[in-house]
Amino acid sequence: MTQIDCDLDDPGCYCVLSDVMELLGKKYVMDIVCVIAVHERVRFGTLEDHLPDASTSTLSTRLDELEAAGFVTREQYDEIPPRVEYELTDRGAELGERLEPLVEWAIDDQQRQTS
Amino acid sequence: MTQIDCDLDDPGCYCVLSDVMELLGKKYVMDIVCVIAVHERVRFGTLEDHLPDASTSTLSTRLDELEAAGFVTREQYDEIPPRVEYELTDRGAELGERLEPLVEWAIDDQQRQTS
DNA sequence: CCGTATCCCAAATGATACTG
DNA sequence: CAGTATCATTTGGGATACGG
Repeated sequence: MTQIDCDLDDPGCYCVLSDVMELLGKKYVMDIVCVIAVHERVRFGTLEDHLPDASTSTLSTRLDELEAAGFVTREQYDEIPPRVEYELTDRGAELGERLEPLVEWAIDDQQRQTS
Repeated sequence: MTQIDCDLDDPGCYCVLSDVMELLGKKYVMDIVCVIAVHERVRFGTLEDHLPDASTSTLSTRLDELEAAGFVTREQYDEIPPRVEYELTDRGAELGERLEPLVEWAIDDQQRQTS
């Protein structure tokens, strides 16, 4: 992807696609970032609890992608039973700041539609 | 979907999925909303120009979904040649307001990573 | 010009079982 | 507990051509 030849304010711009936007467009990604943002540090199982529609494998894939993109860190503790904690990087936190207003609005909006 | 049993600020919340988030997670949806937001009124062909990676059919599908969800209106002028213009509804504009900071950040972030 | 209809393919996701 | 591996399946999405 990586096709940014434009300024959003310029109606003549070409397009607004970017790698980050492409990642965000994948299922659960925005949700995952928000859950981590709220918890600060969170374990794999906790994420699963919060995202019951995501399968184990999908969640794992998403976390890998987020880590590879530099939005999330993974810390492993060699204990028995094993423990892993995910946390946002600084860039991830910046992203989260822009995401939370969106997600909160989406939730409010949906409740307005439903009620 | 529609599984909202939680408050984002409550670490004990269940999950944050919503129909809106599910729609936003589809390819090009966020981009389309932003392009319409910037142009205010925009024709189908113009959208295609701004999103060259999206096929005609996908773009059409997305616009239908956005219209069905109440974020976009479609106005058709019976002229020759035909003209159609898309515009954000009030809800769509609210969404756009939360989307643009995110998209602009994503673009800036990407340029920081690249340079 | 603005799509829809069709067909087809690749990628994405889910379910499950199994391992360190 | 925290995944990975595997397999099946769906869905998304692209290309194209045609209709209003």
